[in-house]
Amino acid sequence: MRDLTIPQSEAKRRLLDSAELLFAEHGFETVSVRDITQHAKANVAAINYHFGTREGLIALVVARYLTPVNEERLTRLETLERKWSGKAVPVEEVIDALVRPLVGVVRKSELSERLFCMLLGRIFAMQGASLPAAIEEQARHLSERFTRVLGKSLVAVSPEEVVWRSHFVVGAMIHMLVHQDLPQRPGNGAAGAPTLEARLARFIRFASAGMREGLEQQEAVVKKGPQAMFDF
Amino acid sequence: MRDLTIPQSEAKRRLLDSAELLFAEHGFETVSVRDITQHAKANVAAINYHFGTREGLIALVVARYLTPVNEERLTRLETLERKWSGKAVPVEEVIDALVRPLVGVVRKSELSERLFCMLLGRIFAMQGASLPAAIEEQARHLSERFTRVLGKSLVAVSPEEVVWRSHFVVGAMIHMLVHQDLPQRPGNGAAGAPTLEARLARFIRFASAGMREGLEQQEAVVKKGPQAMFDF
DNA sequence: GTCTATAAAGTGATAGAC
DNA sequence: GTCTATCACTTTATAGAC
Repeated sequence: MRDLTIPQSEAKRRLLDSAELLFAEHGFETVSVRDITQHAKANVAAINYHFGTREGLIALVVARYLTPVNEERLTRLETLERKWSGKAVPVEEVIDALVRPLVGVVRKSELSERLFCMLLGRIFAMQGASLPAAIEEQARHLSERFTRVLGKSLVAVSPEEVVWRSHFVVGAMIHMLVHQDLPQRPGNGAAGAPTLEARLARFIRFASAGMREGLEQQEAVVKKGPQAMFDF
Repeated sequence: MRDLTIPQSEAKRRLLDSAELLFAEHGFETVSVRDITQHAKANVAAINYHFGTREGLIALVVARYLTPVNEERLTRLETLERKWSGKAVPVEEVIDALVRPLVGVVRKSELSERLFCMLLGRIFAMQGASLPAAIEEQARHLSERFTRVLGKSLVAVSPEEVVWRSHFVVGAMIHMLVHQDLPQRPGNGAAGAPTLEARLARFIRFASAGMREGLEQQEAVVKKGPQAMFDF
C-alpha cells in the first residue's frame, strides 16, 4: 500500500498536518489558507510556496487519503471475486470490502481515528463535484465495479434498485464518518464513542440488510458469509 | 399546516425565491448576498434592508421549510401512536412518518420538487451545528420522539443499536435529498429521475430493512403494516 | 526557504441621496 | 423602498527583500 507520509521539509509537513486537521474538523470550503498557516505557525505565503495554490493543497490531501482507501477497496473486491469465482458474493462481504479499508489506512496516517474518518467522509461527500477529473474517474470506476458485484449478489433485485440502494448506503456511510459525535441522543449513556471496528460492524449489518430488502427466502442462505468477521 | 408563502413586497419575494433557489443548488455556505441580489435583479443593500443580515435570511429560509415538515412529522407520529395504542408500530410506518411529510410540503412551496428536496436536505445536514437554538431544540425533541417509538417497534434491538441505525437512516435520507441526479451510474438507463413518491417508497423499504436487521422471525409479523401504501 | 508588503478581488453591512 | 457609494474586513496569490 502507498505510504501516506510525505516528509520533505519540516514546515511543509506541519502545514499538511494543520490542513488535514482543519479540513477534517470544519470542512474544505470553510477553512482558509490563513487558518492553516496560522495553525501551523507558518507565514501566510507558505502554502502558495509549498503547494502552489489552495486548490493544489486540497487535491494533494484528497489524493493522499482517498487513493490508498480506493486501492484497498479494489483489492478486496477482486479478492472476493476470486474467492467466490463467479458465484454471488454475500452482500455482507461486499459492503465489508467497501468500508473496512478505512481501518487499515487509518493506522498509516498521522491523524487520530476520529479526524481521519471525518476527513475521508468529507472527501467522499465531494465526489461528483469539485474533485480533480482523474480522481472522479477513479471513483466512478470503483463504483461501477461494486455495483456490478452487488448486482450479482442480489439477482432478485432489479439493477435499478441496486443502484438506488447503493446510493443510500453511500449516504449513510458518509454521514457516519463525518458525524462521529452526534449520537448522544436519548437513552444513550456511556455509548458515546465505540471503536471504529464496532461502528463499521454495525454499519455493515445495517447496510447489508437494506440492500437485501425483500429477499426473506434467500436471506438464510446468502447472508451467512463471514459472519464471524463482524460479529463480536 | 403553516402557509409557506410570505407575500409582502414584490422585491422581498423575489429575493426569497432567489435565495432559496441558490441555497438549494449550491448550499448555504457558498452563496453570497451579492449572488442573491444579482439573481433577483435587486441591489446589493436589499437583503440587509429586508432581512437584516445574511444570517437572518438563512434563519428565515430554514424555519420556513423545516418547521412545516417537522410539524407534519410529529402529527403523523402521534397519529401512529394513537392508531397502534401503545403497541409496537411497524417500522415501515415510522419511517414513513419521517419522510412522507416532504411530499405534502413540497406542494405548498414555490420551488420545484427537485430544488425543494435539495434545500431540505441541506437544512437537515446543518442540524447539530449553526442552526438557531430554537430550531435545534425542535429537532432534538422530534428525534427523541422518533427514537422512542422506534425502540418500541424493535424491542429485540438494543436501544443503543436503534440510535445508531437511526443515525444511518438520517444520513441516507440527507444524501438522497441533496443528490438527486447522481445515480446516473452503469446499467442505469432512463431511470434518471423517478418521482419523489417512488424514491421515498424505495427509501422506506431500504431504511426499514436496515432498522430491522437480525429480526428474521419477527419480520413476517411486524413488517406487514401498510404495505400497500408504498408498494407500487 | 522564509518573510513582509501588497495587489486584486470578494465579503457583509451601512450611510445617505433620491 | 430603492439605489449608489463606500467602509472595514477577508480572501487568495505574488513580488521582492532577506
